[in-house]
Amino acid sequence: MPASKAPLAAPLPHQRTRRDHSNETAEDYVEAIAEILTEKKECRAVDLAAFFGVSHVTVKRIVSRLAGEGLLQTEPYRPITLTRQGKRLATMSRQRHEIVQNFLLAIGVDAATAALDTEGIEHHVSPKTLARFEELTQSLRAADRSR
Amino acid sequence: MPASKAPLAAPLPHQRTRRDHSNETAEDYVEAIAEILTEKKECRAVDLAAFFGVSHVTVKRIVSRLAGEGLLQTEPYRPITLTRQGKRLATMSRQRHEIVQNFLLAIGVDAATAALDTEGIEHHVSPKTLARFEELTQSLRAADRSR
DNA sequence: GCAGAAATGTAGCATATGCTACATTTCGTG
DNA sequence: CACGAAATGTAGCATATGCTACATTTCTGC
Repeated sequence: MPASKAPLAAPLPHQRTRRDHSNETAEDYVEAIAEILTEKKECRAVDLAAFFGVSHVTVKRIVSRLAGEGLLQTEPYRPITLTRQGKRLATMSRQRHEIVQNFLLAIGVDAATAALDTEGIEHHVSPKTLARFEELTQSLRAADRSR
Repeated sequence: MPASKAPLAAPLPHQRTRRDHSNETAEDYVEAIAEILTEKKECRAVDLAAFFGVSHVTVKRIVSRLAGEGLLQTEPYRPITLTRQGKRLATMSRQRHEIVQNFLLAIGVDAATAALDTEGIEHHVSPKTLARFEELTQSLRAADRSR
């Protein structure tokens, strides 16, 4: 493999992008579970299936995997709970989600589009970029107030 | 299934996010092929393998799929060319890529981070949001010039 | 023109995510 | 409490993406 032949461009970035995909699901799931738990006091596989629009079988398999990764806990025919680690990830994911969404709103994207785009974007925004988003959100709000 | 029970939130957005994943690969590939063709006059599977950091087997399978979708053409042991449709998609992808990247640069993200984040973000930015990115990029550049 | 290198192709395996169909368990209600 | 509905579990299949190992074809340089 041309590892010495100057691969033209970006060989590593894409690798990161691909690798991230596995984490996206984890973040989506713990975030969804946390959200459901704020309104229902119990999170069942059905809830997640409805939330994501997939079958309960798909949810079951992913939940099993995430349980193995220490993010959540389940027992047969029992509801799903987040571990300490899962809660931490959920909180971070939610915060990042909100920062991105508020930023899109601040730059004038309509609410529906902002919500939709945030779903896709949030997992790919690095801490550095996220920091810029926050700063710019503040600036734009300030400018808006003094207008 | 709580289809009548107010599914809490976002059941459809996530579906869209998942569905998009298949298109991402297509966009990444035609964009990469177009870029390679600007510098080498011929795009081989090896080039793509090096570009994405995957094996030539993975490239081969994806290229076959995209050929079946009418985005590109290949014959056994021959280089890869884009169809008219593939070129169109490549151009659109590149434009979107540049808009996103220039926007991140305009808001003060460093070049390396901007390049990396753009890879992940570009496929999830809707036309509406993209339009805002462009506008804001112009505004920020103007503000920068008059500073 | 021919031998070795480079590029492609093929076989077979793995993981992640999606599904339907059917089995089992739990829950709710009469 | 028992029976049906709801929820969960299991089996088996599909697609997309990743790999290694090995076969085949093309290209290159002598």
